[in-house]
Amino acid sequence: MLLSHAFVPTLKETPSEAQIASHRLMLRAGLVRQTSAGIYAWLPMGLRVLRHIEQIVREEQDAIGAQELLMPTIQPAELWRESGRYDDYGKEMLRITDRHDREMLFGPTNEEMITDLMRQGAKSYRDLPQVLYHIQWKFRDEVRPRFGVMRGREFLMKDAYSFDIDYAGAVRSYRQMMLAYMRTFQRMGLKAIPMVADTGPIGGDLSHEFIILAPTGESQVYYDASFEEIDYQGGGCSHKSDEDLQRFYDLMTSQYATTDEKHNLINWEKIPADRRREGRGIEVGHIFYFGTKYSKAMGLAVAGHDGKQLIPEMGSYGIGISRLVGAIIEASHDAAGIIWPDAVAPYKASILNLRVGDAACGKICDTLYTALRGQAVYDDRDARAGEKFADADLMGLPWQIIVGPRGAANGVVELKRRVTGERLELSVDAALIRIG
RNA sequence: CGGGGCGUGGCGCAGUCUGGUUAGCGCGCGUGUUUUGGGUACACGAGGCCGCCGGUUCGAAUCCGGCCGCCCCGACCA
Repeated sequence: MLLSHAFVPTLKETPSEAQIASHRLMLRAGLVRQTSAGIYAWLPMGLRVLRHIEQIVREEQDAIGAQELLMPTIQPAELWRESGRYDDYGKEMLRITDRHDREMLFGPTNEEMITDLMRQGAKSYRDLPQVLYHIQWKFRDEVRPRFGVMRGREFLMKDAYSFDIDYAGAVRSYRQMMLAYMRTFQRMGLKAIPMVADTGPIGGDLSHEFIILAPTGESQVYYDASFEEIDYQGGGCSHKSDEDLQRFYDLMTSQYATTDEKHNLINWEKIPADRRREGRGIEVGHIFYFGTKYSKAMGLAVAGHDGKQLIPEMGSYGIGISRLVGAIIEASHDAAGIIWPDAVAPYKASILNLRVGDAACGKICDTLYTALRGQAVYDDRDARAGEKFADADLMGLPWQIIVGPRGAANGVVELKRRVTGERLELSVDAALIRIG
């Protein structure tokens, strides 16, 4: 992307409405613009991040055999009347009337709709288990939207739904999903901790929140540092093996991890002091098992082995995709700007031409830009070096390739790693290899 | 939904209490010169229905009434 032609409206000053770091930086780096309270337009740079996060989530969902579909944003009120939630949901639900006076709503979640689809399609135990997910915009008319994209009214969410013929199957689906979540967050460069969540009226222990750590998080959390050392991607952690799943689940649930409401000093102090971690956390995902709540209410039943009808056991599993963009920035920024983890960065590198018009600089930049094929932002603007440095740090791409007249004459560029600030003088080829 | 605050060029603000030439400042933007490795300097310039509607007044950004929008704290949530 040529910065001279790109719509990346960076701001030197912070709009007054933005209070927290991620919100300020998203506005300043030209990622989003607010259009109403809690509703944002995603500008080109921000959209790329959103897409990258979405893609990692998609790949990890697919990897455990979940199937993607896409349900509409607008839903008929009748479905929600069937589950009883039309009246229960309250003012958070955005209700809409169409021209025929039909009652509609902008979906805050999709349990009813997916249950409806499943009852149309699944007739026998042979049709189960099924895990379906979609990545779709949701709307919850929060009383008080805040923190930019982290607490918006309109938000992009991955929500998955599992259907199993019995409790054991539901538990298996639940654990597979938990594994997928840990892999997902790890791939994004995040430290995510699963914590037992309140299950509400359903009870049981099958509900976990996934919290990532950031200084400005909404709640205080405590956990055992050993969470940070686990590799979820490797072998011995297959979602297909019940033994692996059991071992994984035991590992997740045996270590201390809790929010301050459930913090227990006695158990906390059993952990060796050097492994105690505490900090602020942001919830980025939530999974829970809810049994037959919707299947029963909405008449989803399939024929069992014995020919009798059985009511499938369900679970649902959310990841706040748009929230993650803000959450990642909360967890990864400094005074100068965003520090994107490689996996979700909008581009790999910024190429800074410090002397536009200089033949040697131009030639090297062109070479770099071509070699990086769509993975770089080329700052070819006719602007001062200082402005380019400031914007590059603000945008936070993992690498900066600084091309100035001094080095260019000798075929040398400077490679800066955003996260460490470390700089190296290298040949063009060596820099490209380094970036990978 | 309770409490508080704010709406003035793209962004940040002053001016409002105490009504009165042409509504100001910094940044950004445009042109020129200058500078050339961390937002350079100078000059010139463009850009405003002072959130909206109504009222008071000879006269309203400023006073009064209503409405709308946005932010912050709390209760609530992916």
